[in-house]
Parts: sequence; structure tokens; C-alpha cells
Amino acid sequence: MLQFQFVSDLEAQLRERFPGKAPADWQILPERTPENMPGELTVNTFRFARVFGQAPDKIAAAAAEILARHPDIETVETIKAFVNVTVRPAALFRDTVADGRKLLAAVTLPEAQRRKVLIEFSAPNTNKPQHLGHVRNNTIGMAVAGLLGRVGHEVIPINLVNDRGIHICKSMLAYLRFGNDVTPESAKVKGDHLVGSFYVKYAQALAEEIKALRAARPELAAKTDEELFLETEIGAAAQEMLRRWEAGDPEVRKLWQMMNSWVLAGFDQTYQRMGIHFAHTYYESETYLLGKDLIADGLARGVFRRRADGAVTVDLGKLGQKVVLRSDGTSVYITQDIGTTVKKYHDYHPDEQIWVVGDEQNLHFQMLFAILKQLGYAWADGLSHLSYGMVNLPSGRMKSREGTVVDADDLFDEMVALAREACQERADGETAAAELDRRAEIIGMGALKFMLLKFNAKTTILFDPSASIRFEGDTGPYVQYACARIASIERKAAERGIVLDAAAPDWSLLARSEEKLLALTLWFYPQAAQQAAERRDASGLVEYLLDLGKSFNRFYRECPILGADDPAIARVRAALAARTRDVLVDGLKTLTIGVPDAM
RNA sequence: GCCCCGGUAGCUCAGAGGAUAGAGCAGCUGCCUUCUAAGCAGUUGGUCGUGGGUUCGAUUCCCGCCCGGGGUGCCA
Repeated sequence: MLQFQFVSDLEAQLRERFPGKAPADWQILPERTPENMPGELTVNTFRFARVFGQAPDKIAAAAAEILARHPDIETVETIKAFVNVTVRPAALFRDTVADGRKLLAAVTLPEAQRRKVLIEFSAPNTNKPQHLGHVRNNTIGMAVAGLLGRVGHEVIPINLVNDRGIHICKSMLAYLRFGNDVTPESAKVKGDHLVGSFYVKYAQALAEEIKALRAARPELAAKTDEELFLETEIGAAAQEMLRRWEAGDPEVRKLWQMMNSWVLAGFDQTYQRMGIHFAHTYYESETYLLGKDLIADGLARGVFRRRADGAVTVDLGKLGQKVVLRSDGTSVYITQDIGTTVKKYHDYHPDEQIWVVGDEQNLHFQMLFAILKQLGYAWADGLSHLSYGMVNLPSGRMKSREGTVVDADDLFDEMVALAREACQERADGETAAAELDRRAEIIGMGALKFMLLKFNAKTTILFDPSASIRFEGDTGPYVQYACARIASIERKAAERGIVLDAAAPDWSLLARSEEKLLALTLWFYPQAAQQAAERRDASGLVEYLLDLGKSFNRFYRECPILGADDPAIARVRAALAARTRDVLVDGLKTLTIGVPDAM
């Protein structure tokens, strides 16, 4: 990690003054001094006075005394146990931005802390296109994968496609009955959307049949729609299709293959547009039988118990009892997950496995992890559920069957179209249409991803399509705009024949408060990225990038670069701007958000 | 009933034991012949759901209660 010289020296001298007290890994992390307080950086001795066995104000006094003599320190002021300092400009820039490569390299963790992490996200069903809920999952998944990779972990992003089951058969059955052999090509519709339309048709047909059934047989009034499913013709037919699928019926399998390939081709487009890449995709059709042998094994070892009715259960203490095998010997959801988790472990031998899955499955994962621990897998401690909240609409929850969803592809188009309008307005007449399209894609998708990542994953998001997504304020485009301004300055400099990077910049020429604040903010980048990675929470990095963008825009306003009186000041300010751009681009790229050259 | 998550400015959210609780949006005031105004500066707005407790110090930790969401399947 990048450290200020005065902080390292302070650590050493405090250790000397109180020998044998502080542990080897103890270190001081200076904080930014609040704006209405004197100073730039604060050493908060409340945080570590205890390690020296001293009262905070004693340590603060000692620290202040040490720092007052330090050549890098301009002023020291102690308030309670806070030691506020201002740093001499030359030292401040030397320790923060002077070495840009070192700043970016400081994000990477030491080798001993790097791990192999498998992260599973997206996990779509192949009966319908993806909606905003999936987009949140995908965005969080790839951002966290990016963060973990950026700090040096070996990351294996994987997908598990749920490509079998009754919901798939529903789409298939509706296609057989109402499809007239339509294909994505003949209908000129993306494959996942085409298949999804049959899923909706099935739901409609089923609803009508249930309604008719209820009208004909009033004694069924107390039963739920779900309980009546097999009473309907179309319900029984779907169940029969599932049975034939499981039996390997060639006709059913052929239809299944065809429709799945349509959906997967559609998903590929969606993933590509989002910038998602998986190291491997598992298919539930190939893994759904896994786990049963593990249940048999656990039964033999007394981890599980067979109940009188034949079902196999496990006692999970506070979490309750859980059935892991039905009385007819077939798997339940958790049986499959036990099997695939063990498979994933054997395929990759990761130190950690992370699942990005909605919070309605919190209990499921608690149970899954508890079962794997009871089965005795030492690696079960490395399993975690990255749980995130729903995306609700003003009208309530999104429901595919009722068609009340914000479709992913439609949303992307809408975002990009809005960005395109804004680009058009700002562009000079000479900018080619293709270039505007390119910018709009980066800005529109960036705005969407940034918005989704800005929330803490746990919070339930209320998404109002009519209010749409903003491009101003705390947004992706705000950060991208700072980058575009920097790129523009560099272009202008080139046009005017000003050479900005000829010699090593003279950092001692900088001393304005906006310049110092910008450099200090840049210094925090490695910490912000590492903390976000550690917490598996991209919102921390998002907040940081907004903060950096703000620091830059203030600097931009107050400290002219090309207009600086002294060419040497222009050079060093340009270097500071370039450092800013490098960090912003690095941070956005980590979150799979791009940066346009101009906006 | 039990379990999990949330309740902070009009709205959307930060804040993971420390200073006088922050930001964006919305509202109001200014700033584009000056490196891009997707920007900047200023301003209005808060009993941090509520009642206790621990602590030198609590929005933050613990307990009770209220409100909202999710879960509590031999569904996934």
C-alpha cells in the first residue's frame, strides 16, 4: 500500500517510544480531515491508543510532538485525540501522485493474500428473456468479479443455466400448440424473446383453463391455482412432457434443443452488450442428477436420516429440518446444489465460492452451507452467498408471467437512445453518426450499470421507468464526463502544439488547495478498491469514483491547465489530470464500465 | 408465531464505535466571448422509526417495541 513518509516515520517513532506494545501488522491509516476542520489529513489516535496502553490524548500529544518536527509537515493541530496536519505540498505530491504506476500498482494485494475465487452469477432460466432483476444480478456479479480480479485474486466467473424443468416444458408445449413452426429468423425476433412469448401464452391458456375449471366445479374454490395445476389438461400435458424429457424422449429432446439454442443465442447477445464473460457455463440439464450419491453417502454416515415415509432429511439445528431427498427418491433443489457445489470444487479447487443470488434465497444458502459442513467438507467455510435485494416497480414486484417486467434488452435500447439524443445535442456537426452511436452505447450502458451499483446490494431498489435514469449528478456519466474533459484538454494541447509530457513534471510547483485535495483523493484509490473488494461491495468503489470526479471538477474549474501562465505549471497540472483519468478509467473498467473519448 | 433484511433531509441513498450526521435529485440564487454547463459555487431542508442499555463517546453495538419487505415447501 502507498503510504505517506510522515506516517511511516510516525509509526516507527511511536513504536520506539512505546517499545514492544504494537503488533507487527499495526499501521496508521490517515483519514481525510472534515472540510470545516483545520488541516488536510487526520491521524485519529482513538483508533489505536489502546495498542500502546495509553490514553488517546496522551498518544495524540506524542504524535503531535513527533509530527511538529517532521520536515514534511507544515502545521499540526490537536483537537481531542485527533491530530490534524497540513502537509508541505512538495511532500504531499511526492507521496501521492508523483509515481502514477506505483499508485495503480498499490491496488494489488500482496501475494500471500491472493486467493482463487469462483463466483457464480446470472443463472437464468431458458424459458424467457432476462429482465431488470437479472440485469442487477449480472451487474453486481461482474463488478464484484472485476473488483476481486483487480486486487489480485484469481477469479473464475461461472454461469449455471437452468435449462430444464417444468417451466421450460411450459414454453415448449405452448410452442407446439400455438407456434406454427415460427423461428427467430422468420419472426425476426431475438430467440429468448420468442420463447418468452410462448411462456406467456402458456400462462394465459393455463389461467383460462383454471377459470373454466373453477366455474364448472365450485367445490374446488378452496384450492390454490397451484394445486389445480395437474387438474388442467394443459398442466398435465406439461408434466407429461417433463416426464418424457427425463426419459430422454428423442422428439421432446429435439424440440428442447432447438428452443434452448434460440434462448442461449439471445442471452449471448445480452451478455455481450453488458460486457460479461464467463470462464465456464454449467447447464442444469447436465448437473441436475448430481448430489444423490452424496445423499446416499451422508445417509450411510449418519449425517442424514431416512424418515418413516421414506424421505431423507437433515437436522440443521436452529435452521430447522430440511428434506434432501423426496420419499420417491428424487432430488429437490438443494440436492442439486449440494452436487454442483462439490462438482465446482473438484473442477476448480477454489479457496472460495460465491453465489450472487437474490435475498429470497437467504435461508436456502444458509442450509446449503450448513449441510456441506455437516458432510465434513473443510472448504465449506469458504462458501458465501452474495445476497441482493429485488428491483421493484412503482406498481410492485416484477412478474414474468404477468408481463409486468422491465425487459433487459428494451431497457438497454432506451438508455442508449436517451444517451444518443444527449450526444447529438452536444456534438459539433462534424462528428460521424457511427461515433455518436459508439459514445451513446458506452454512456447509456454505463449510466445503467453505475446506477445499479451505487446502491448497496442489500437494498431493495425502486425503479421508476418513467423517471428513467439520470445522466446528471451522482451518475456514471458524471464520472465519464471528467474523463472526457481530460481527453479534450489533451487533444486541444496537441492542436495548439503544446507539449505536455516532454519532461518529468515539477510537482513542487503545485500548492493550491484544489490541487492538493485532488492528489489526496487519488491517494485513497488503492484503499477504496481494496475495501470494496474485501466487502464484496462495488458501491464503495462507486462512491469513491464520484468523490474523485468531484475533486477533479473543482480542480478543473479553479486551476486552468492550458491557460496557466507558466508552461511548467501547465505541464504539471496536465500530469495531475492524467493521473486522475488513469484512476477513473481503472476504477470504471473494474466495474465493467467504459469511457468515451468525448461527450 | 419464528428467522433474515431495511427504516437517516420532500425524494433516492452514503455513513461498519469517534469531531458540528453527508451526497445527488427536487426547490431557491448566481456562473457559459475563458481547457466541454452531462459542469461549478451558494442556499433552504434532519427529535438518524421508537423506548431502554453498554461506552469517555452510539446513526453505528446489545435488548424490547412499531412500521415495511423477504423467507419459513417432498417448488426453484
